[in-house]
Parts: sequence; structure tokens; C-alpha cells
Amino acid sequence: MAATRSRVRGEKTRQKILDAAEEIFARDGYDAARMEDIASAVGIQRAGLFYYFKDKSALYQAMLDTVLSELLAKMTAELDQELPLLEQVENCAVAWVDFVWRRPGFARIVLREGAKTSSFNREELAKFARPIMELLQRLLEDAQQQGISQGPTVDVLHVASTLAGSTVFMIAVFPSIMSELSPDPNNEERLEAHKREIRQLTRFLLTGMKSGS
Amino acid sequence: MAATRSRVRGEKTRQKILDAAEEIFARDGYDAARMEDIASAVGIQRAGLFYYFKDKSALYQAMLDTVLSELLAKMTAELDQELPLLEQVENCAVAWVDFVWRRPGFARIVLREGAKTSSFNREELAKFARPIMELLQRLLEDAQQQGISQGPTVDVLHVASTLAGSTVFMIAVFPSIMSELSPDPNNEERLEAHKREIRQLTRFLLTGMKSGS
DNA sequence: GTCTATAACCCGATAGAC
DNA sequence: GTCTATCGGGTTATAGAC
Repeated sequence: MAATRSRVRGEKTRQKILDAAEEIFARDGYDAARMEDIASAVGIQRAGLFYYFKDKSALYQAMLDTVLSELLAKMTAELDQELPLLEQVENCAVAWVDFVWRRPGFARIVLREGAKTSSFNREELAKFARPIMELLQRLLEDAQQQGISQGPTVDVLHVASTLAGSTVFMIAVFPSIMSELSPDPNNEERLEAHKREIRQLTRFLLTGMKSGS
Repeated sequence: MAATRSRVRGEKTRQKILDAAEEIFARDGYDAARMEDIASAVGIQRAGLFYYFKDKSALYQAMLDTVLSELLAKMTAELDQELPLLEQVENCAVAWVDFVWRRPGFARIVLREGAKTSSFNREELAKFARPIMELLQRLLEDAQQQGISQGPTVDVLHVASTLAGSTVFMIAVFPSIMSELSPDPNNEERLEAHKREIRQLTRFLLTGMKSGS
């Protein structure tokens, strides 16, 4: 059809807007972020944004949806294999680390979303978090039955908080307050080290032991 | 002197403003927080705030300084006793948990501060975090020498990120996205459980074992 | 689809009375 | 110290040309 070329261009612009939005919202937070900055990062005028997204909040929602579903896909992809439960959780956790490490801006978005109290945007995060929490819950119950886990029942919230919090603080919070000790985001060695630490942490949280072997 | 009574009243108002600021900034974040809301929480008019604080940002700084120094005092107070290193760190971590649990608004402020990239307000947090990190570093080195810690050298950043992140996510993030699983802030049992978990976590992070005994 | 206005609003900050 | 009134800057969102 005749409109094909411009439709393609439109899609490309839309994607560029979403990328720019992720960057700017991550840097400044929702309120301080200016549509002006997003537009200029894309290379268009401010008014052009409103052709693609009804308003600022719609753009934010769309951006958040996009990133979260991408992350959810990566994490659930680790569940297809027929692996021991413990390793499935470990792999999920490592997928999370990988994702956040490559996109440190996303870590900031998570931090700010987590800080919100209003049930307004809460649904967005919950929609994403629920399947993962339910998975974790199921794995914990199975692990309990199989006797992998010893001691009293393991608390899902504790496991999830520790794994998620550890990574986000490691990547986004501490570097920004202590630049001397900051892990260079491009340092693959540090990434691998953190992954090992997260695997150990997962095993400890689930089984109470340092190593699963 | 003649001005005594009004000076006392002034100090009281100043304190009420700081308290209200903590509440409103925690709820809405710096940018979305309106001076109007802070004023009305205090029970005065918006313009009255500017008598006590030069502008919005000065009020925020003052509020942050107040809370952080209070926290720092509580954490360093745990170091006066002549206890084994491991227990000192544990107690510090538990003091942190206690503080954040009773003031969940503060957890949100930490989250939002952590999300900032700008070196603007960074100094504030760093000033607070540095002594704690240095303490932790020292303890880790001592522990290494005393052979408490086994395995490869322990990473300070990892320990701090995990302990801080676990608590903040436990208290502020997950409750807000999964109200069903939310730990009731007034539930002392849950507080005690989380403290136990944090003690275990500390021991694991520092010694690689479940229990220190 | 993207531009150039411009409208409309919100909110921080000041001036000055009491 | 606290009030009322007002100014002024900045930002979202719209109207309408191209």
C-alpha cells in the first residue's frame, strides 16, 4: 500500500521515542523528566511526541510495559529446561542480573517504582512480579517436600527481596554514592563475580547451605 | 529574654515542618511533593515555610540530614561494646532494620536517593554511607586475618548491597506491589523474623556459613 | 508525520500587612 | 512568625500550517 514507507518510518520513530523515554525517565524520574529532553534525544520537536502517545503518562506506561515484558520473557525462558528446581531459580536470578546489568537505567526505574505508594502505577509492577513470585512460591513448596530445604519454611518475600535488592543496590545505588568503589558497568569480570555471588545467595536462601554440590 | 517563648514556638514549628517534609517527600518524591501539602500537614500557610527554609531544596536537604544523622547515630551506637566483630556487624545490620521498619517512609527516600545519578545530592548519602562502608571494610579485613571468613576475599559492596537492599525491598518495595503478601508494618512478629533472617544473612555473607556457633 | 506557535496551568518564591 | 496576594518561570498539551 502507499502508506507503507511512512508507516515503517513511524514505527521506527515510535521505537526511538520509547528508547529515549527509558533513558530520560531513568535519569530524571517521572516528574523531573521533560518531554523536551525526550524529544531532542529522538531528534524531533516536543509536539511530535503527542502524535505517538496521548500524553506523558501514556508514554511512561508504554515504556514500562515494553521493558517489563522483555524482562519477563528473559526470565521465564530459563524455565523451559528440565532442570532441578534449584538451578531453575538460580538461572532466573542470573537472568535478572544480566538484564539489569546491561540496562542500569532500568535499575533506577525499578527503584523509583518501588518507592511509590499509590495504587496508581502499582498494578504495572504487580502484573510483572506476580508470575515470578508465584513461580518462586511453587518452587519453594516443591523444594520443601523434596527435602532440599532444611530448617523452618522459607519466606518467599525474603528470598525475592534479597535477590532483587542485592542486585539493584549493587548496580544502581552503591556506585552512585561511592564512585570510588563503583563497579564499572562494562567490566565483565565484575558481572561474572556478581553472578556467582547471586548463585551462592540463591542456594543459601533456599537450602541454607553455601554450595549445592 | 523576651523572645524566648516565640523562639520555642519557632523551634517547634521547625521540627513539625521537618517531620511533615519527611512524610510528604517520602510519599511523593522530591519533584512531585508540593510545598502546599507540607504546609497543610503542619497547619500553616505555604509562605510560612520560607521563613524557616530558604527554598524547597534547602528543606529537603535539612530533612535528609536530620534523618541520616539519626540513623548513623543508632548504627554506630552498636559498636561501642567490646563484642566479636561478627556480632558488631550483625547488630549494625539489625539497627538498620529496626530504623527502616519503624520509618517505612525513610525506605522510600533511600530508594529514590539511590536512583539519582547526579553528583548533586549524591554527597549527602555518601557522607553518611562512607563511615559505615569503611567500618565494614575494616571488619572484613580483620575477619579475614582471624580466619573467621573462609574462601576468597569477601566483597564489601556485595555485603552492603545485599543487606541494605534486602531490608529496603522487604519493607518498601514488595509490600507496595503485592499487597496480599505485605508484611504489616506493625506486626512485631514479622519484624523479629526479618531480623533473624538478616542475622543469618550477615553471617553467611561474612563467613559463608549458616550459623556462627 | 513533523513543524511553529500559543494556550493553559501549576507551583515555587517574594512582598508586604498584621 | 504567620498571613494574604501576586508575580513569574517553566512545562504540558493543543491548534493548525506544511
